[in-house]
Amino acid sequence: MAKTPAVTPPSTGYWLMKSEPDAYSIDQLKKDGKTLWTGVRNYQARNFMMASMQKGDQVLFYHSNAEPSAIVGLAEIARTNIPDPTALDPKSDYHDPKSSVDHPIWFCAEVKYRAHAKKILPLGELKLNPELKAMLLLQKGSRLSITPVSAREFKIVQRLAGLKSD
DNA sequence: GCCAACGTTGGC
DNA sequence: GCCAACGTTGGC
Repeated sequence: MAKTPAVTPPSTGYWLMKSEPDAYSIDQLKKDGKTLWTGVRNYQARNFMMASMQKGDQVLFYHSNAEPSAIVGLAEIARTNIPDPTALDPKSDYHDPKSSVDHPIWFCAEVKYRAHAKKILPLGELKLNPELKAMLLLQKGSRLSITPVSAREFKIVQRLAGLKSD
C-alpha cells in the first residue's frame, strides 16, 4: 500500500493562496479583518475551491512576486462558493462577459485574517526542506493561485513559521 | 525586465 | 480536434 500519494488530495481542509503584495497583502487583510478573494480566473483553481473548500479551512497566505516571495501568514475560510462580483461588473478588470447573475462562471471565497507568521518562510527555504518537496507550490511550472496542502505539510509550515497556537 | 512554463483562443 | 499565436504568471 502506497503511503505517499502522488498528488496531494484536495480535501484536507488546508490551502495555500497566493497574492501579490502590491495587489493585496497580508497587512491589508489584517486591516480589513476579512475579504472576498476575487479575481480567480483559472478553472483548476476554481474547481479546487468549488469541489472541496469549506468554511473553517485553514489557509497559508503566500506573497508572490514579492521580495522575498514567501509564506507570510495564516487565514481561514469564512464562506465559500460566492459568485465573484468582479466577474459581473463591466467596470472591473476581472469582468467576464460570459458570466451572468443567473449563470455565474466564477466564484470566490471570503477569507478572514488569523495571524502573521512570526518568521516568514521564503520560497528558497521551502525548496530546501525535503519534507515539503511534494507541495504543489514547489512543483516545476506550477502557477496555480490556490492549491491544496496536506495536513502534514501544513503542520510543518505552521511550526516553521511560528503559527502554532501552543 | 527577461523568459520559461502554462492556459486560452481561434483559424482551419 | 489540432496547434500556432497570444496572454499570463511568477521566479529570477
